[in-house]
Amino acid sequence: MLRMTLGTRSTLVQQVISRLSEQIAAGEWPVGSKIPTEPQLVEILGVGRNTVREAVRALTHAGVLEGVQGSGTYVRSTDELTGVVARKFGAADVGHTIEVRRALEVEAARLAALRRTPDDLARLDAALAARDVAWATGDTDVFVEADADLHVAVVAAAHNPMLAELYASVLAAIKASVAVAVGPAMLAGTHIDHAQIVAAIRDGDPDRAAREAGRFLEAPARA
Amino acid sequence: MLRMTLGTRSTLVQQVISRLSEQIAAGEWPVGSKIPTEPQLVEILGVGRNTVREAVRALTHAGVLEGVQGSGTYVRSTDELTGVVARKFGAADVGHTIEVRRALEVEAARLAALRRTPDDLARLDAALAARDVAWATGDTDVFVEADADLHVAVVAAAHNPMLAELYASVLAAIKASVAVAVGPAMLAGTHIDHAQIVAAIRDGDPDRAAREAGRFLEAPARA
DNA sequence: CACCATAAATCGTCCCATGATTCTAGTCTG
DNA sequence: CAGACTAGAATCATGGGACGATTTATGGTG
Repeated sequence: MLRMTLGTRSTLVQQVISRLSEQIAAGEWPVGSKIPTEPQLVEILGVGRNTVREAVRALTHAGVLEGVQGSGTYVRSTDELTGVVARKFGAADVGHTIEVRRALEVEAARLAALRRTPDDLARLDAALAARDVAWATGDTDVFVEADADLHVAVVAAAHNPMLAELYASVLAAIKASVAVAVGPAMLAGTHIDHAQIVAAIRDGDPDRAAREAGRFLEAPARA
Repeated sequence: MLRMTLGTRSTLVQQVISRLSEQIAAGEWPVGSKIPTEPQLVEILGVGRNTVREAVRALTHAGVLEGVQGSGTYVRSTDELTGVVARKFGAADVGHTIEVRRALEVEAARLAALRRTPDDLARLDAALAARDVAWATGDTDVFVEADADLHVAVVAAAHNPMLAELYASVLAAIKASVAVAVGPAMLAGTHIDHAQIVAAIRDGDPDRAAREAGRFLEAPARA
């Protein structure tokens, strides 16, 4: 009796978790919105309140949902990776996290040079221009945001959803960790270089794109 | 009343999750072992059964625990990253996952060249020798295992715990996905090259180490 | 209109009961 | 005595009800 795990997703709670996850992934419950109350979910799903609560609790721990006593349960994120990465990397050395980011971004730049479409190039040019404008304003918060947008655009041009999600999660963890400190540190002489990585991606030169991407984040230290 | 989140970890369930996670992380409940029964946890932790169940369910969804009806609850993994990555990457294109692995491994090789200790080099030599022995046996399963050990040793020499954990999780996801197919594909002419990456790490040449590491996984395709 | 007290809504915790599944121990049979 | 079968215990899965804590809505009062 080997009983495949297809017919019955084994436990009821797992089925409820799947249904809730689908609703969230499909965008029917957007980030920040309030999901139905527990009694409503009990009626909608046709299961007991304990089952609903265990499913909601599982997604809460995963960083997807967030319960507020007296108010309701809200959608916090669409994917579980961000929450787990934040917990893992939040308690760790920021330098190590930045090295992980560097790893992902360098490979993403290489892939982007091979796979970028005309649309990708248009988005990269737009992000680059927006970054220049943000630079001119002198507002570090605005600039950091625009800078992040450009980096995300580079990773998106790699056309690898897994890589993009991981990168976004790591970037979020870094933002949460240092927030302010990262801004000034990157404002030094890194302004001009960013045009060159876009150029390398446009030229379809993976090695040069990877080299340029690696230059953004200071060369790793020996310790 | 801004009520910092330190004094009370907000909800009871979260506190229970933390305590269970600590027990597991500390190795007091090893992987594969059975944790106390629900009534026992109720008494040990001094909380209600629903609270225990919600905490256990959260860790079950995270891939840390696994409940077996009629038998008990068992430890499945020590970290939550593996489970989440497996769920995310398991449903995705294996090629994309391999690209993520490549990203992590290339940067790890670069860092290893900068930070490797004598102990690291000893372990790398041992893993390289073990891989040669496994190659000689002709048993693909044994060889794939020894090959993975060498790659893990390279990543470990980078001395970046976050990078190492992520790499291990991605590697596990790849193993679970393809299992057999990966073996034959890598057996071609990649046998000799592995000595060169260890040599590059020993010489402390980060660029060469990165280049050699990138060579293991076939150059990414345009599509 | 502003402020405050009360009530309602909602999640958090606890307890009890029952079903489904697995493990254990004893018993029976050959 | 060995093996298999059965009855019971142990354990997790699910459902239901109750009460507390917190937030939100409501309405009254100056």
